[in-house]
Amino acid sequence: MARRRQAVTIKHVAADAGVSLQTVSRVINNEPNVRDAMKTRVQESIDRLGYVPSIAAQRMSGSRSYLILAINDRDRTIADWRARQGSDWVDQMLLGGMLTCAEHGYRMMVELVDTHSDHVERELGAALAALQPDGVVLTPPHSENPLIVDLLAAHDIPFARIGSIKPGPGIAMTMDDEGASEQATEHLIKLGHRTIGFIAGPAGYSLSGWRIDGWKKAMAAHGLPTTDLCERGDFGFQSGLSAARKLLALPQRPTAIIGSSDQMTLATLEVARELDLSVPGDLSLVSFDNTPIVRFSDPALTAFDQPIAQTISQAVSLLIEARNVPPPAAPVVVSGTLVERGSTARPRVDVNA
Amino acid sequence: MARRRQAVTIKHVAADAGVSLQTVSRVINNEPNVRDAMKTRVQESIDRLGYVPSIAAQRMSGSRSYLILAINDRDRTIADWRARQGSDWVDQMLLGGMLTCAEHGYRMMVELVDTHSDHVERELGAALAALQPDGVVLTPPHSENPLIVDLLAAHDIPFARIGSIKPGPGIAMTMDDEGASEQATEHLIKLGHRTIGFIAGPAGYSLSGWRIDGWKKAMAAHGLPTTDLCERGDFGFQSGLSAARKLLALPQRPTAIIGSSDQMTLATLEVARELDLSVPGDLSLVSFDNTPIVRFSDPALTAFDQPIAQTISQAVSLLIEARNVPPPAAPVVVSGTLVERGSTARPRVDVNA
DNA sequence: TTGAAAGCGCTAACAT
DNA sequence: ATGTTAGCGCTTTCAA
Repeated sequence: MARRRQAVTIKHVAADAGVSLQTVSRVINNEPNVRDAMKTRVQESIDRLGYVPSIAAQRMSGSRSYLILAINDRDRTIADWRARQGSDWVDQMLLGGMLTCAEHGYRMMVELVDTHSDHVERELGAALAALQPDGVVLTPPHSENPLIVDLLAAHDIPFARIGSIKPGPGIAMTMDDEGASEQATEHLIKLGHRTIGFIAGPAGYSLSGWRIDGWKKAMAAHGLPTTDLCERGDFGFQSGLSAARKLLALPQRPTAIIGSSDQMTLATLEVARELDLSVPGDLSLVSFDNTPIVRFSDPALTAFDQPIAQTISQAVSLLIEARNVPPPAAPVVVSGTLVERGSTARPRVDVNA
Repeated sequence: MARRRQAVTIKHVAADAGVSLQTVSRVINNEPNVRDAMKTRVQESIDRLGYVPSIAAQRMSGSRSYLILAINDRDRTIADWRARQGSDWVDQMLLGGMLTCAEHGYRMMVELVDTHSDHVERELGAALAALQPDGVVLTPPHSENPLIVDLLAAHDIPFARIGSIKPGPGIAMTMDDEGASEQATEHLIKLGHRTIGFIAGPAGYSLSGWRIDGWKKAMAAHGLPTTDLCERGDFGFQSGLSAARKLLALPQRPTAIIGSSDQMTLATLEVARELDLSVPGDLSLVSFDNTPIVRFSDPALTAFDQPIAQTISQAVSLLIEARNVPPPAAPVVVSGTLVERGSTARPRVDVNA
């Protein structure tokens, strides 16, 4: 294949407009010290010739790469993709990120990195060296991986930590998991539930703990007990099954359960069916994530929507602006909303009365 | 922010190994004319220093960008993302593509392009100039857009046309829509259905026609009529609703309907419910796409799975290999499979007996 | 089989 | 406000 060169370069534009390369460069980058008349003339040449700067060349000359890297956990991402069970995290992340990138003339690229590997640094370091992104978006569980965070900080690359509120380098961002969980719990309490079980996510994710906190907080505020009412899962269906079985076998059976993922909550629905419990008659269910599938279960699940796209979009904006504006020091909170559907109702009988 | 330079460059490696830049370059690119001993020595330096070539620099010097661009229709992609109705096309495309890219040291980037715009060429041209990808994957409806195809051909960039079998530049690829549709129809005929309705996709997609062809072919092979049994939709739920209503209002009511998308088939299920028709008792349903949501309807839908990930993966491989091997001239066919679920059964009563 | 020189398209730093 | 010069890190000539 023929060596592919740029069709129209900055040189052509400079020649066409009768100015120096530098002036064209200044116009492209919207830099000061160019008279309006000049600017207009150059811009006309650019438009006429259909000139678009080569990103490779821009990066080469020590400038920007116009690239934001979104880093996901390899195993989890591939597993979710293979399972094809409706997780739309990647979709939400990509679209939310790329559209905002596009608004600023940037692009987003998704990269998979293995958290559990001992050569994370090599893997990530290679991506950084090869791509030289202008910013990186870290998603859980990478967001709190010290190897990754430190590497990014050492390279002086702006980055956002989604699902982390720890102080430290990078922009901490959360979807207000504690508040969300609290709100979900309050919703159930208002309906009259008093024994509310909780299926938490794995310990490797900070947000698992925050959600537990929110639930406990709401329960405590109403003087309700939480002992024995919390089980751990790994976000997957199977783990939801066993967690739900334990909770529903409790002497004081919960009249409502909050699941920390759609898969686990769907599993709980399944267990309820096994036990001949009607939902929401005997058992109310609130889910987390609000992936598309929860609208198709019977009943459809009330779920707390995770504003993934908005969060990534916001992260991208902050990262790009980081060139000029210092990024926020305090954690950035992007809140979701509770979407009420058929799986929640007043408890049929107040078992705890 | 400080000007960010490459930490370890080819120069460092050359110095460390005591050879010229060129020799290092040859090792990196696995080129001939390097003695094994030399190769080993250089490789050791590379490993020791943790050297990774800068893609920007590689591209600059007229070599590869190690980038494959996957181009989607902007409106449709954004609409699907917003609707959040379970379409996992982007997910399947991205993962299938990026993993295969990674195997070859390439990356995949998703780009949205507006088909209906009159400045497609400008839009795509800009992306090509800025990114200089080594290959492009075109998805429907772009795959047969002459403006796009010609532009790519003119730029001499290898590209694949997913969902196109037209001769012409680029690698034509299909998921065997005609065969799939035929197989779905055969499945219903074998169950005993004789009046089988079909909800087609929009005319802008070639595959809409191929699926109609497959259905007609199978029907004809068994001497069954197709007149009035085909309605058009636009792949969306609403269009499925009206198409289904028309089909189910026919004097000779179909005992089975094939929908060209999950949304349209789900809509048909909804209409069946309105009309008090039991599925699959009174009406069997076969869908196309097999997105995650079809497993959660009641009953779960029998669906023809679209091997999107495999197809994109294959496209990427062919594109990357195109540097050395001439790409296939004939259309590349990647076949999917029919996934049987609860929405298909023998017709309860043979209405047409 | 190896190396030296030139240049890709752009921007930073320094003139003017 | 504009132009000139010197690279960025790599590959492509071309030479030895």
